[in-house]
Amino acid sequence: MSVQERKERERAARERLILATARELAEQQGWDAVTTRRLSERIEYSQPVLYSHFRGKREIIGAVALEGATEMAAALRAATSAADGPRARVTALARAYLDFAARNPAVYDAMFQLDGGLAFANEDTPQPLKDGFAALLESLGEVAGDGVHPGLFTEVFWAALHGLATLTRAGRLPPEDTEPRVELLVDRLAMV
Amino acid sequence: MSVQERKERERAARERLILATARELAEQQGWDAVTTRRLSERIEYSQPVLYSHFRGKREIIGAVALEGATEMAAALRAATSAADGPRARVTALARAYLDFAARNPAVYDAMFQLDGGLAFANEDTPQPLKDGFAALLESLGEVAGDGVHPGLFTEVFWAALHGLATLTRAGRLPPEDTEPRVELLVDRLAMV
DNA sequence: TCGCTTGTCTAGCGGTGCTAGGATCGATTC
DNA sequence: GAATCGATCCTAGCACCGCTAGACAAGCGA
Repeated sequence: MSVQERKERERAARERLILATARELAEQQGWDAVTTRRLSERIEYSQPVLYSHFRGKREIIGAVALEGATEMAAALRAATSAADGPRARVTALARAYLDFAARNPAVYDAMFQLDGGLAFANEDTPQPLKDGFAALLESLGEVAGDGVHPGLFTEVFWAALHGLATLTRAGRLPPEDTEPRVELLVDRLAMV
Repeated sequence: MSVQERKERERAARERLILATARELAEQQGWDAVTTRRLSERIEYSQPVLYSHFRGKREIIGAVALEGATEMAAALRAATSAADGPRARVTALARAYLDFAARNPAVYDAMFQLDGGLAFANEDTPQPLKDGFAALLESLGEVAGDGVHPGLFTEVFWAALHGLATLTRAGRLPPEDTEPRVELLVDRLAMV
């Protein structure tokens, strides 16, 4: 069975190569530049090879989104675990969230702006996405306030962060005032 | 000069036809379905005619976005003017904003999700967009709270609304709980 | 070594945004 | 009223897109 195992290893390696290349190209030139032709050229295989790994471009975006969700959840947990007290955790969480979105715009797009064919907010939602929301919930649930459902509070806080992230990146909000916006948001929303 | 005037009238009418058709098609089947071929077929002119009115598809999207901004500003002002007191105005504003986004998803996309080639947050920003932000500022400035810059507060509140609108529409948030989310948002952010 | 499966590539389909260049229509002038 | 000439519009085509059928070659097991 060694031959088959080797082939599977090679195949898995190539799949990682495809995703890493797609992600790199998207971060460099935007997702519009990630065409199947350019992508296949960069990985030094022909176009049909892509379709032996993914159903199509949408599924490639979705795979990058899942990668990103895992990384983001880790980044959020790392940020909150280094902070003392509920309030500080929420501030750290907000900063880490916006920081991730700013540093990985293409990945953030894959997760929340583009259609990666992923299910959301239901039982078919892939684990990395659920886990990302869970990472938010862990810190935000602490400061929801009396009588406020933690899930609902997390949704609202998350929506605010998402709005700040996307509007800033799209040039709708000047990027300089990000920090005071975060402070205002935490100040008002978090019941210390 | 009557001939020239008639031609200009006809030209303006055709431009309105292009925009109305693009908008209708986008609302019915999404912006992906708005191709220059389909659009030209629906207006019963050939493709190049589109390019005698607009530089390209991007500029058509931008024109629809400006139309939408004007309408949205009017809708927001209508909603707030019918409410009594700062707090009620903000609630009405938030509901009207989310309602507009839900009822005109394609127009909302043109304004905030797609690239319509429009300038934002600087001196080149078209008047309708500035006015839309002004409509938000009028009601939100009242409840920013002491020592908080009204513009900054408006940005944060707007970002939260934008996040709720986009995440809901993309299926990231279940649509049922929109109303409690609005109440929570206004409760926490507005300093009565 | 042979046959066969598995994997990869070439070539091409129908679609996209956009444009060059020719045809036609109609207003202006004689 | 006819001829001219410029504005206006369309046909045809470019390069590119996502995706796939079918030919071909490489490497496996017998």
